[in-house]
Amino acid sequence: MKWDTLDEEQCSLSRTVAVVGDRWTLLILRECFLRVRRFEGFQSSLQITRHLLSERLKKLVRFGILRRVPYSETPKRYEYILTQKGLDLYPIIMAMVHWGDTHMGDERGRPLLHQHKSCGKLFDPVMVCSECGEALHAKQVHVHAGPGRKEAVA
Amino acid sequence: MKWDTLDEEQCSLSRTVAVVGDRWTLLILRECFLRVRRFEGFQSSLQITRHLLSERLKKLVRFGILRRVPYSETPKRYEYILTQKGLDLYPIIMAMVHWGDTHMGDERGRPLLHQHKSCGKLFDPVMVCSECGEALHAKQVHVHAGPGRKEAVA
DNA sequence: ATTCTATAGTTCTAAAATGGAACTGTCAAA
DNA sequence: TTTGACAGTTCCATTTTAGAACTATAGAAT
Repeated sequence: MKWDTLDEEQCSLSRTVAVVGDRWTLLILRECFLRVRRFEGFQSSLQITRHLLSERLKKLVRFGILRRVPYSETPKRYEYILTQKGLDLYPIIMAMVHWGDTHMGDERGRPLLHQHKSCGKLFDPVMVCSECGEALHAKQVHVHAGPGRKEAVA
Repeated sequence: MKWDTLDEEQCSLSRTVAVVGDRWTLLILRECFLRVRRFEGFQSSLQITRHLLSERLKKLVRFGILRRVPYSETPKRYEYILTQKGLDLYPIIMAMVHWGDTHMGDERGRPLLHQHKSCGKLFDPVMVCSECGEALHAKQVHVHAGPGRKEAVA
């Protein structure tokens, strides 16, 4: 597999995996959603090597997930802010958190609770069908080839 | 970071990342949801090296995502079937597919279309609040420490 | 009886990615 | 003038991955 062209494959999952399909990137995004924005912030909370952090941040900027915004002129300092494209990754992160809560929990209970500002309640994220609103399950879904492809590959 | 103990961290995202946070594992899971079950099936559709495929399948079995089920006695042959724990990864995969459709598409349109058997329509997956049913957005969510942790870490 | 094919791996070596630690450069504050 | 915060870069050892060949079992073909 040539990972450098994975984002051009005829498969939306591959294209997403090309961007966020590694451990550090997912953990960095977690920090972004927890409002971490600066190099030192990521580095100290993740214990990632500075070299890799630098690389991953560049990649996320390159793909338009983060914007590198100056917050000080002298010395030049930047912070990394989620773009809309980055904010749209939220369902992926939440789906992963929820799966972890459900299947990888320990006796102490879940590490974090999520409260929905709109309704005020603690909630779990649920994936539903955009058309009928019912909760989605793998076995209830048929896959068809779309215009961007001939055979089915998810 | 010691990746071998990532699944014991006080963070549900880390625990999930420990299991599915690499490229090959995500692509293997895509194939599982497309009904691929056998070693040769994965190998030929993914072009993954046999060595890595073998390792990843073992890991998925170890974590209870796949079950190794014999389908022939002589010679001994096995296939890999998603467990319920594995089927529950569907929202993660669908969230990634949908993000790819939205943000990484090209002019030809999306590679695959999904039809919901219950309502019969082509749909997109939407993540909603379990309590009020409203679509979730990162900025509408407050994070609190839960029983399994002292500080917030997603 | 011997070769061919299918399936499900394992083994080997070279190349690439990662970890860990130290180093660079700019500026502010003590 | 020295120290510390910040945002990186450089270097080398270790780990992971890619690519290809090899092993093993058994049924089917010659």
